[in-house]
Amino acid sequence: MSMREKILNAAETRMRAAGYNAMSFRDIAADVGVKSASVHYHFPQKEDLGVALVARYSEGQFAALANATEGVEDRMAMVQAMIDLHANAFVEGKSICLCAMLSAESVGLPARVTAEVKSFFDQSLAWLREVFGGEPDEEMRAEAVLAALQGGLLIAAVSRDAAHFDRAARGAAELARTTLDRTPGHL
Amino acid sequence: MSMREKILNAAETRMRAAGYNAMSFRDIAADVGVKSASVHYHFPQKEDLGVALVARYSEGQFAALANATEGVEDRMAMVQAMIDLHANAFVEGKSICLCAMLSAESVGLPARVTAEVKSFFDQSLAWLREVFGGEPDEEMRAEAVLAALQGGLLIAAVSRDAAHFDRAARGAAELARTTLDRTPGHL
DNA sequence: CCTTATTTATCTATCAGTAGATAGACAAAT
DNA sequence: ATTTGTCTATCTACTGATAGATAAATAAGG
Repeated sequence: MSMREKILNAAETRMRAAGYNAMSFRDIAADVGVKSASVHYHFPQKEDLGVALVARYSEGQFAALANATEGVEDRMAMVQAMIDLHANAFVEGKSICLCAMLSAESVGLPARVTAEVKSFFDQSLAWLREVFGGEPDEEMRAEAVLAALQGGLLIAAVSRDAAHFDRAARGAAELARTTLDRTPGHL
Repeated sequence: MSMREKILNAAETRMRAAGYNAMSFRDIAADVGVKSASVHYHFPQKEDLGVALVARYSEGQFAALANATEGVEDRMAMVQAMIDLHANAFVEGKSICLCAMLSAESVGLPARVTAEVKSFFDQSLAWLREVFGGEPDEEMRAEAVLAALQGGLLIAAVSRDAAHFDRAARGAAELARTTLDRTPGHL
């Protein structure tokens, strides 16, 4: 694994646990076994590291989503894939979605980082809207499902209890189900 | 207004905008026109300020909720009061719920602060569960509604667009409505 | 093949700025 | 006389960032 990847891995762990401001070049350097100046060599500014990290995270999430829904026709199964992706965020990293973390801090974050985070949510919403059939009225259901998953992660994180996420996710799934039962579905 | 209140007001604004770590005694001191040592006089440790702030915030929110639902019988109107409370958080402070912010940062926060935040969510969930009738099966709907509101605030904040929250809130309201239509209701 | 030049990746050392926190002086109010 | 509230001054620790040295790898030219 390249040093760049090692740095990004360490940065993701720290950033998802404690946030952008609580993550320092020295911490990351210690994690991967180099000096902070070496981290600056790969990512001149902290902003560069932030942008690269969100970009990699976003690509990874949508790649995983595409992989999990390949050949899947059932729309409810597709929603469940999105739910599982978020559930995985909690059990794997024992923490919230990177983009939820950065959204909370978004005031005071470099503009390029904020833009990347916003793009992640835009893509997530677009994906859900398409599953829901694309009718304008379904927009609010896509938004509520995504918000419930992100909010569920947040409450689970502070409660140190994944059951909070599971309940929020089941509620979101129910909202999706009533939506999908009602609409024709063009997939 | 007492200096203590002034400090708490400034701290709330800064903390909700940028988070616990990005808020400093010097910033708050400058906001209220004193020196940082004077802030330490009222709140010896940063942790003390954090705990007091969340406690005051929590009391204020539930007082507002009680006030808005006084004499209200319709359960859907009660849910709407909870929604409005969260909507207000965005338009007033142009930012997310204080407890959502602190949840994100919860790893690395003083334990007393985390406990106070957790308590806020526990109370919010208890309040929603009671509106939903208290059946164990309704637990997930209470959780989904709260999570959707918190997550909606988060996405609206990073997008700088309250419409994201409004859509999530309407989706949450729909989930609540289907729930309340189905259950008997003992209020 | 050998030598020279360049690039890559790391180091040490340091900078100015800011963090939370404390000690002690001072004035005003009780 | 004591308490309350604020000040100045200072401490240690840590932040992001930069400069300059160094070693190893790679490329170029003869």
